[in-house]
Amino acid sequence: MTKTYDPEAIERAAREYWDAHRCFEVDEEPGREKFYCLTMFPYPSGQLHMGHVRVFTISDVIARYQRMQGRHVLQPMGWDAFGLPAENAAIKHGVPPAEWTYRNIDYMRGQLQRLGYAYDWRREIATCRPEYYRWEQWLFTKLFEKGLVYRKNAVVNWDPVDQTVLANEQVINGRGWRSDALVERREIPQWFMKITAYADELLADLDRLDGWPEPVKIMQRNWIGRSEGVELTFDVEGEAEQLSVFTTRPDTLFGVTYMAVAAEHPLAERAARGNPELAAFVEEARHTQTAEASLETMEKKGKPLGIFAIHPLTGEKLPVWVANFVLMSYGTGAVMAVPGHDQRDFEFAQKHGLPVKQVIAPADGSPVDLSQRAYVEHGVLVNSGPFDGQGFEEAFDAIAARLEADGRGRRAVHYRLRDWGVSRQRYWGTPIPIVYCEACGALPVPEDQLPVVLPEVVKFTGAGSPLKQMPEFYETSCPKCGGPATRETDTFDTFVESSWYFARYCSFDNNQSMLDEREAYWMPVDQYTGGIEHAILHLLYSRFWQKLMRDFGLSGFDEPFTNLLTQGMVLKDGAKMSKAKGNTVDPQQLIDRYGADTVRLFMMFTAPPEQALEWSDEGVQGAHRFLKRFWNAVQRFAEAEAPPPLDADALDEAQKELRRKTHRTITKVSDDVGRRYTFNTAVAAVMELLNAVQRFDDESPAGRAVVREALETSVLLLSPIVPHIGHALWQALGHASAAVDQRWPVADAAALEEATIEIVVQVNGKLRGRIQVAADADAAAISEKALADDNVRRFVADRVVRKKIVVPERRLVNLVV
RNA sequence: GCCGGGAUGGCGGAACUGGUAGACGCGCCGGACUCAAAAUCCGGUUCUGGCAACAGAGUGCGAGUUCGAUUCUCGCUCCCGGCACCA
Repeated sequence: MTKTYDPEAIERAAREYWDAHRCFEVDEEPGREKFYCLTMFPYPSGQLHMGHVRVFTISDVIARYQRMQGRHVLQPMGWDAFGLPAENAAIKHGVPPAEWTYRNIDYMRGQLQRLGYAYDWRREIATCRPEYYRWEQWLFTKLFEKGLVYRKNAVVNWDPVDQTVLANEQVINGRGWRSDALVERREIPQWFMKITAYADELLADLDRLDGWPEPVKIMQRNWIGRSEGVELTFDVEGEAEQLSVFTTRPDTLFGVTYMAVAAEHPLAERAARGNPELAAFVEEARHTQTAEASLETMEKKGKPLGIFAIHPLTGEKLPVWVANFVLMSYGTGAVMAVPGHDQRDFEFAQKHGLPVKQVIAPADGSPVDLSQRAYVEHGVLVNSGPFDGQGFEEAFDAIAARLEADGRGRRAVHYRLRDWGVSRQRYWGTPIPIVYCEACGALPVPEDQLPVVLPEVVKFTGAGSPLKQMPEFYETSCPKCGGPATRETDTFDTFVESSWYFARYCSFDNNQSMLDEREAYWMPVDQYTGGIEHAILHLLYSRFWQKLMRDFGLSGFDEPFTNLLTQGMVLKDGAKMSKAKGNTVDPQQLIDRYGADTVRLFMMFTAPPEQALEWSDEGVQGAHRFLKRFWNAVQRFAEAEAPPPLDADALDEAQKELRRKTHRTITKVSDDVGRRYTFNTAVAAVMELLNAVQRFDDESPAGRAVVREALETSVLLLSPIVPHIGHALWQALGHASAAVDQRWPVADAAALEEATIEIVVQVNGKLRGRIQVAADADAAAISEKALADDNVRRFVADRVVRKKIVVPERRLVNLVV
């Protein structure tokens, strides 16, 4: 009787083998080629979701494949453990965030182990542990000393009812998600990291990241947004204050017809005093949201301040408006408006009856219609006094030089990238290691007083951070003068923890320093895999921290991730699967019912990794059915007497054909898994091979020897994807050594040779026939045979063959008649 | 709004460098086994016409380049991701 496929039992046995032999615990072996395989670590939300299973499986397949290639593979796992959901759970269920988080980690670790991932669990880290976050506190204090962090005011979403700062996610249609109160914009002092100091390098090094997807590099380039332009100042009539603006189009300077400032701009605030209508507008503008998407899509509104700026070159009077789409915190809080040549300025001018002035004309002299839209192309200057007739470059230089000579401006490079605000007014995060002293100001916590430990036992109400109610936390003494001082109660943005964890895995147990020489062995990460949603922020911050760590002598590498694979979302009913949307499918139920291998196989087979994966419950059974067939085929083979060794020279045609299929499959799967990362087509290829084996009816010793080769090959090729069944079947085929320690199969070139090939024949690009020719047939022989084909002759008939296109390597002939 | 991506049978997807559209799987239909069902196995399955051989149409929409376009170019539509405090 054939043993039935029992995933529960065989998966347990395989795990026990890997654990007992410490297969995935790796230490540095200088001189041996390493492969650091990493996924973006999970937030411990409670249970694994399908997105986790997908990304971890992709990475595990790559890690196991690389191991079979003979490389020394490190694959660690950890927890991005700080974050908002823990606070929400605390509010909802009254469980302290720490307790909730540790409980989730314990549960999810069990789930990961059940899925059979090849992790070195000794290296597990959780970012909420002081042993971890102490090092980012330490580096932050070093950055402080170097002037790479600073404090300034920045805007937050303020919920006036809950008296708390809201994340953008918690603002629904301009209202607080719990209070439903109208959210206000409020400026508070916050800590910033000077990522803009690295803007040029972050931009330039993208060109060297050959292993990154092009779209990700383009998005990062656009995000950094380097632009060359001119900074200039406008005098304001009757005011001491000047308006500073930046423009990338100094060539349009003569087309400025008005200025716009933010609601918080001092000019607007002053004008609003004693003008109730203006005051109301300024107040209303305070309620716009902080998210850029809302700013860009909201109705553009404005009011004239009754103040006039003076054009720096013409002396014209330009009305100054307050506008809701200009933000005080980005740039200078003021913009010059050129409605003739900027579409947003144009729309605003049309709405408010402001003049539109043409100062650029097409170089070919064709007319411009400024009644419908702005003309935004480069061109030749008109209506621009001494600069008329100049092109973009020439005018840019000349106007910049003129402003510079007048002391009214200078050329400048600006970035869209803004410094990284790392302060969060939340409890469940890394305490920012700063002390405030009345006499000495803001000071970093001295190294010997680190870490600043976050108290884990707290009363959590949801109204503000509990740290603000804990004098035992915030009361301290000044490290400089020894007088009374208070600690910063804000915590770091959780992106800080995830910006360097990849390096810490290498030095996970060092309590003397952040990183050590082991980092030099393992870093950089050879393969990093994670969701496409992290294409900009997480990946950019990580690149930034890598450069910081390099500049502080902690690392020798410029970039953290050599190759990047961005995995698509798991969608359900067209939307991202998430708890918030309530459309999750629990992987645990599928694991319990079908086993880890079925879930892994289904995930890899259903879609290529970079594509969004639309979930469907059907198909899981198909994956399970395939594993059962696979299992039964190998078991049936193993029960019969073992065939003699394969003699490749003594095979009949059918045996040669199956053997050719086996070796073609090796070629195909090696390319799919090793280069293309298209695991779906790799699985399909092995399925085809198994279909061929099942159709192959030959019980002779030579036939069985060919089947054995096909089955052993299938087991090895699939073992990175379904490692448990791979482990069991490799044993069943009579091997004493474990599948996990086997080398990846190599195709035999001799087995791939074939005598004849099929050529498709087209007439005028349409398929009309197929012919068999010798593999080494020349073009003349091929076209002669093509013209002899019955169906081809029908379509050629008595017409003249004008052109014969013979493409032997594509196995195609096209006859143009 | 801006940046990036996507759209192929009833469904997930394949076609990698411009060269056979629909591999592989799901579902469905038919058959075998069974008292019966499940499971399993065999066959069929883009649409239209045809007993068939085969023919015509067909890769979101509209143009274009080419002997030949799912693939390249231009212009659209819809969907997804990101937009700096979700992670």
